[in-house]
Amino acid sequence: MDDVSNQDQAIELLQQLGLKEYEAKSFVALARRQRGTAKDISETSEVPRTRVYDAIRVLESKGLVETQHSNPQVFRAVSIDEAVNTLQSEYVERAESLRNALGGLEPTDEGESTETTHEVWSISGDQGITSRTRQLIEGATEELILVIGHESIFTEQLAEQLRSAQERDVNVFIGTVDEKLRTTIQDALPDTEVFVSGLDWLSRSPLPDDDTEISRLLLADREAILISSFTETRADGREHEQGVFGRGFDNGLVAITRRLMATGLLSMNDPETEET
Amino acid sequence: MDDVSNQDQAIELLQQLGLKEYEAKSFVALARRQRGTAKDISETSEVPRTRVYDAIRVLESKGLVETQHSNPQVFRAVSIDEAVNTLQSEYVERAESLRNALGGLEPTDEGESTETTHEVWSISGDQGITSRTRQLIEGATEELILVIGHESIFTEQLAEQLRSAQERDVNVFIGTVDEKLRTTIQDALPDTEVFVSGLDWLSRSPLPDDDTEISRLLLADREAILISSFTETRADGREHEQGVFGRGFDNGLVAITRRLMATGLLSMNDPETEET
DNA sequence: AAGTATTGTGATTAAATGAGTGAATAGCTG
DNA sequence: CAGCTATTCACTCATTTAATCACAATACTT
Repeated sequence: MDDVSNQDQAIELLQQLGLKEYEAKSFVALARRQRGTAKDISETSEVPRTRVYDAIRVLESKGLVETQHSNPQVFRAVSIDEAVNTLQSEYVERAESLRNALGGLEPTDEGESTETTHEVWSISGDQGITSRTRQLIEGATEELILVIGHESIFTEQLAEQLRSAQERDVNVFIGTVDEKLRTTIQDALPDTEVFVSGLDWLSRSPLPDDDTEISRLLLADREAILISSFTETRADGREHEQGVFGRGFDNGLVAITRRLMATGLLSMNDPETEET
Repeated sequence: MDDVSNQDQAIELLQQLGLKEYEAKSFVALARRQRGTAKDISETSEVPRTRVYDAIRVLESKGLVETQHSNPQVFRAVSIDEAVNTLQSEYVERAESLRNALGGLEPTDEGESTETTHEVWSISGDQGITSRTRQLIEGATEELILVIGHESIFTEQLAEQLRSAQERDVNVFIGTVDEKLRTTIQDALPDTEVFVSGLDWLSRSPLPDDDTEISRLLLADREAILISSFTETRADGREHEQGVFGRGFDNGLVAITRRLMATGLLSMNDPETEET
């Protein structure tokens, strides 16, 4: 974790938090040298000197920088904690206002009614998928079957949710792709049945050019499922999690998954039937 | 609080939270009708139909919307709480990363040393000023004299900070511009001496074209001060709080303020000397 | 005191991003 | 297959942001 990458990361994060490039660079430059003139900042930040003044003014109005009106002017960054708290509370406040504004919206009466079965929704992004997973776990009343295809999926939060489901008398079964992961999870959830899924194609795709990796597979009360996978195929190289989510006992996708899951469970209890 | 304004506000807030205009409008449209096609969204949101798809894709990747890949596609917004939490946690996470990145910066060794007295810093914006006020109050060991020029300044948080200072045996004096405000504050802080400042020019400027209003005036341990004011003069009409902050017993600004404050206090205890 | 370097402000240009529009493609319905 | 709708893609226009320049104001040097 060298300093250069830290600096660049800080600049990037500041921009994501709403600052412009010059503002972010100026702030980082100032943050690491306590105080400085426009010239100083310009030199350590690559920001044109003549633009430092604008940037600082914005930073000042956001409460991140203080100015000494001498000649030359001297600028100073507030402490890191203060800066982060300021930025953070700004967003938390906005989020709170948003909650109110959205809550106060009167719904349009149109388009409410559609049959609630046979639906398949696609979601993407780790956030949304994790959130939907939680919802399904919390909503389950009888049974949860969860297959975890990658260790990164199994977080402490997830374990917590599963424990809480068990306390509501939901039967929880957890499948994994290999023995190593199985042990890890069994340790975290001693009261749960954790098995290595008999479904070989889960871990290694039978297709040649398939760099998709199953990341989770959840069946809740045998009537709602969620399947998600990682794909490498992205322009920027980063992995992206995509998923589908289906509900309804007679939903085709749910039905198929139910079968597959049952097979995976069976094969574990009764190896002879593996090729069913 | 009618619906239209709520909707506009929600759109604006979503944009401030990083969404583009189309994304914000599409989301709000979806949020109020539970589910809908691109056409539906376009109609209730003023977003060109052909661009709804882009917007939704972004929303989906942020975990705010789910897609049903039928024809036509049907989109659905996640619950309001879920959406807000998702957005909020996104920013909280970023802020946390920022804290690490900034904390890991190695300081440049230049420009550290300057004399620590005689300094006057200017700050602007409610946030920064409130934050600096808090710092001064928390750092005081002996005495705090605070004059409050506008009721909006006196928040529960501020009262809390003052109470906590008193528990550390700091002498707290609070001045106000009129009797009404005095009563309010006295009620909130029964153990504090709250007086109406004898300084007339605080409440109404002796100058003609002066629409500046003193908002707070703080003297901490007689060696650090903070003065802030509201100015109406802004292009967009909104009020803006500006302030100065000085430290050092021999700092000229601090010295003058110390005198003024003492006068204000004196005149209260001893009305005869009011015109000193 | 005059000349030179430095500092701050404003105007101007160039590049990037986002909003808005229409054409082309794909898919469905009868 | 014809005619419709839904979807994607590419392009223009407007706005925003980055970058450069010219100049006025201020300090510093000799």
